[in-house]
Amino acid sequence: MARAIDEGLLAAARLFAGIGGAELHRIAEMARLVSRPAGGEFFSQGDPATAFFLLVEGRARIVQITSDGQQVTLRYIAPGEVFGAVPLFSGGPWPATALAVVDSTAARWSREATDRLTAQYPVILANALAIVGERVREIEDRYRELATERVEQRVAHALLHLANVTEKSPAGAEIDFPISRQDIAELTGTTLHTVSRILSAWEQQGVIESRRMHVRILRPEGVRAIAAEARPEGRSRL
Amino acid sequence: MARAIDEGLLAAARLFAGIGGAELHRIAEMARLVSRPAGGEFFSQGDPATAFFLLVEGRARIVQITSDGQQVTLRYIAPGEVFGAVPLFSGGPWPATALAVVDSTAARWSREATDRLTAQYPVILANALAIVGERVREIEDRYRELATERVEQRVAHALLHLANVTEKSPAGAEIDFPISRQDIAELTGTTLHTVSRILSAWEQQGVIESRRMHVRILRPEGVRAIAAEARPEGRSRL
DNA sequence: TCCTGTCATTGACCTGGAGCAAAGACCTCC
DNA sequence: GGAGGTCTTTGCTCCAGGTCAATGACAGGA
Repeated sequence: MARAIDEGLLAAARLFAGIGGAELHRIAEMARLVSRPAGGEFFSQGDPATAFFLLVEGRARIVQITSDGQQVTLRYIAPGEVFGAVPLFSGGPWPATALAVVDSTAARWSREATDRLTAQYPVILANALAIVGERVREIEDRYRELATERVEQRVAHALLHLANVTEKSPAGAEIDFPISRQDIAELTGTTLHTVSRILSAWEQQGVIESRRMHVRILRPEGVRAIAAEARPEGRSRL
Repeated sequence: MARAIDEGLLAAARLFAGIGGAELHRIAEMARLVSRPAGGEFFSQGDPATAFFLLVEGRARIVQITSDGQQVTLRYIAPGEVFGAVPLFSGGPWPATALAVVDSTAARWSREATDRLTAQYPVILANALAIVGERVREIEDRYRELATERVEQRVAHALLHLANVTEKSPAGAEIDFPISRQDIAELTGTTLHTVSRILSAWEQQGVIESRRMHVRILRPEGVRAIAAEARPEGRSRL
């Protein structure tokens, strides 16, 4: 709590793009650092939205819980990313819960601080709009995936995304935080059993390697091929 | 094209909330009216994003087309709603296609006009942020539905939404634009066959009434009950 | 070292809904 | 009023993946 916020992180954050060092210092002073142990909550679905957060260290996941107790993971948050900001701008309570995946620390700006922030630095509004717009696009893509692709492809996409595999990642990459089969299932809209079967098969083929709570991609192009696989036949273009 | 834009519509639009009559007039002058016949496109997935739109009259739907030709409907647009704005703020080409469902007219602000608009009336940025935030919430809800609910419940939700049925709608309501089984299927992530079967069953039960390209909800509480139905058994809260 | 709780694997079974096919209903335009 | 196009319905089949059940593998604490 007493520690200072790393202003380098703020400088790199997209939300504060275009803001200089001196101002960043004042912005940092308006925030409060909050830490949560693995499994702890930064905020909880249904509670009134009183602040927004920027993850400083660790990893968080945003989860919706349905009325019958199923969990759906909307996104994972890496350091430097903003979360919990939407209801501050569009009103309403928090539509989801933010869970610390590992011991994590976030900077927290209260609603009042946010109001001052956007009044003093209007560029933040524009940056926020770009970020939220980007999020619309991501979730729309996930939606399309869920509507049109099979589980295996969705899991492949999720792994590539979580392991930060890009076009030019030559060698493999490991997901750098602990993740269970159940977690992957909640992220891809399936069950841990199906995830387990899929990962076992891939491990047989040698495209991934996995142990308890860990997944490593050995052959990214193999996983990418699975992600791109078309559905068998038929389905004639209309 | 030569017609003037209805400033009453702009005044009611959420995007221009907080802007007075005189300014609205100038804003209206910066737009151009574009009309499309039923089935026509306002913009097309993959094209560079050069403007944003506000639907003046008619109805539009935003559709993504997958590489293998399947269509996924992201949302329907009613008069007064903004569409196509996201890529103007976060960059990139249009991620989807906007189709006129019936003969429709929209006001179109070019990218340059948009820049002037947000510079002169910063409140538009804040309004846009609220709108886009709202959209994040909506699509996240749809995502959760798709991940956790059965087809029947998703169709029920979709009909209630399309027919504008709210808590206090006593009598039935009709979807006030033509919509096929295929359209409903693309909106709910299923096939026209399944939609047809479901609607037939509901018609038997007397909760809806339907003809070619039309659906009317007779007993909203009946449809709402279906939408809320829990999955049979098991699924013990973990 | 054992004990307990969490996570993972795998087999067997079942089902919601997709895929396929064919026929019917409606609409519009000659 | 017939012909052709677009929607819709409905029966049948099949399978991806959910559900159920049981066992196994680790990890951390006492």
